[in-house]
Amino acid sequence: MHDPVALAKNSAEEIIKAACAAAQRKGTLPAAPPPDFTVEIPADTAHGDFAANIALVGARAFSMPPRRIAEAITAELSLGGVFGRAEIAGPGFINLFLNEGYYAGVVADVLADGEAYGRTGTGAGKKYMVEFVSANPTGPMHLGNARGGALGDCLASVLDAAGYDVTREFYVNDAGNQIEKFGSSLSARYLALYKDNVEFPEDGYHGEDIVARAKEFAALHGDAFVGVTEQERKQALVDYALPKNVDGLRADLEKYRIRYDVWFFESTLHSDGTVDKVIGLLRDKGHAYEKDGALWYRATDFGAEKDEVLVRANGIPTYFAADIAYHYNKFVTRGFDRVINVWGADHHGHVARLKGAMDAIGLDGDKLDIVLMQLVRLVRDGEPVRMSKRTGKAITLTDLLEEIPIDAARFFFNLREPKSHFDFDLDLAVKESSDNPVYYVQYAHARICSILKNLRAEGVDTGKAADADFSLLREADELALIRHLAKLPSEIDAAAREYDPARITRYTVDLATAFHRFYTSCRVKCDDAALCGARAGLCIATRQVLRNCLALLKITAPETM
RNA sequence: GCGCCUGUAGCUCAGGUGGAUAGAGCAACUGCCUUCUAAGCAGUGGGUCGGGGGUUCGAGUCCCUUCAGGCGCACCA
Repeated sequence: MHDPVALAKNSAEEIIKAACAAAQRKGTLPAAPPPDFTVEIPADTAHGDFAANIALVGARAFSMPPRRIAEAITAELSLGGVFGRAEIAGPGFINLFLNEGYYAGVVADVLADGEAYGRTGTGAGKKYMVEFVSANPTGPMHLGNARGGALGDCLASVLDAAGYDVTREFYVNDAGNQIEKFGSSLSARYLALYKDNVEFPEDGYHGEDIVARAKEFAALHGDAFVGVTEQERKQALVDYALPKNVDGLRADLEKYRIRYDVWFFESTLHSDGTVDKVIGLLRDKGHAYEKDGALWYRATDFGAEKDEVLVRANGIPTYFAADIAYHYNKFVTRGFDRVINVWGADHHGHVARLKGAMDAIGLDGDKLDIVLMQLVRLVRDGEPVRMSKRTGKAITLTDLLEEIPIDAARFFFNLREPKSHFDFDLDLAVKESSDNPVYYVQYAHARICSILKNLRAEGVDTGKAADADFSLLREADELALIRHLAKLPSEIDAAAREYDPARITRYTVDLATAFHRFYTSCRVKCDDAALCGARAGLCIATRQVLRNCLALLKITAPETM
């Protein structure tokens, strides 16, 4: 897989280093150890394609003014390869400019790699897990899950593209307190179908979905569970409703184009002894103690502000104990090299605790990364709308996806960094407006398809585009477009490194801009057959990159609009 | 009170490891369709990078401090 930017950048560093050494041999630079320097891509292309700051950072080491250092080094530069010329600019930057061969090579690389273009080997097959959404199976998903879903899914895609072996996982909280509440809520709704004045638990789930499940259950079993004990009734209701809810989550997420590799059930950690095992580990290592009838974990020894309960006085392990067990399972039982959890920012207090607990059981908390995602604030008519599962009035993920196109939802939720706060304007989201950036990107794709279709109608064999002479592409807008194509592999690496798949969304928008500019200033269908062929190849390469990006984001690439 | 996140154009946001004149989109205004999709392109206006110190050749970026907003600090998950 080609990465033109990385190759050129490495080449630039080597050329500069060699020139520096040559200048020192010649005596135009003092024989001091050369400084560490960087080669970067200037924001303004007038400053070259790559800029080296060696003369600036070397001022002290060489005891010379930056510009004179730059002159000494530039005099020894052996260009060639992908670089055409160099110049000294500003306070002493050495700017390098790429030559035609480089640009022609990029287009050829994209066409040669096809769907694989952009993929890198950075991850070297390391086993990574991305756990995301993991919504409680006690009710429908909310808008925060929509953001977490788009984020986690695309993060996994980006890591995969960067060469990691990625597993997408959903953690089903099918044990513990909220299942208790789920059961008592169902029970109350069920009894209310047959009796008056049934008291609804104060902390129960008030959603309509609970009522609906109770009715379904009643339709199957009638009043058979009215006379049994509360415990039996709850168990029967949960056994019925929980799998239904999990199936519902799965179906909703698939509609949102998310497929998990693993659905992991919390209950298995209790039944297979993993919870007991990690509690034992903490005990054996002296990190646990008893107080007030409960078993506590000495979290304060691992950077936390206060200790945490592992086993309640009633003998039931806490969610925290199960979570430690869950991560023990991820690292030890399944051997993941790194585990990434996408959490809502309201859980940030849990981050240090869990990482510390990894250290406490003898694992490495640094291998656990938490991507904190700010919660979505729902706004309608300029007023914040409270999202509460319990009131049953929240806008669910399903509601959202019925109102706005999946493409728009996935694009919108992946446009910003996870840590950015953002308001989801219902009025705007519900409106299928044409100024939505997703249409801008899709339009670029459809435009290319249309151009190619016209060329074929004129008898041009677009299948032979790879044979064209791409060195004919010399217009500024052509080169700008090619420069953009070249960046995809390094963008994918950056998105993977920073856990920020929104970079790809923004990259795709910028690519569409570069293409629209090219389209406006350069005609593909023109009298010069050779130029036409080269531009057709550029169009196909651009379409390929758009498709590769949209595939990562799981957004459709329409041929016509 | 303690902790985490955020603060960049009227609005929504970009600005890898400090770099050259701080950028897009939306909104406003002005141009461009007899030629490949105008869901497009070009241009104009718009800024104490929340405030104040500091570090250095150089700070939106790093450090300190302060203000504002969001979110946490359960034998809930």
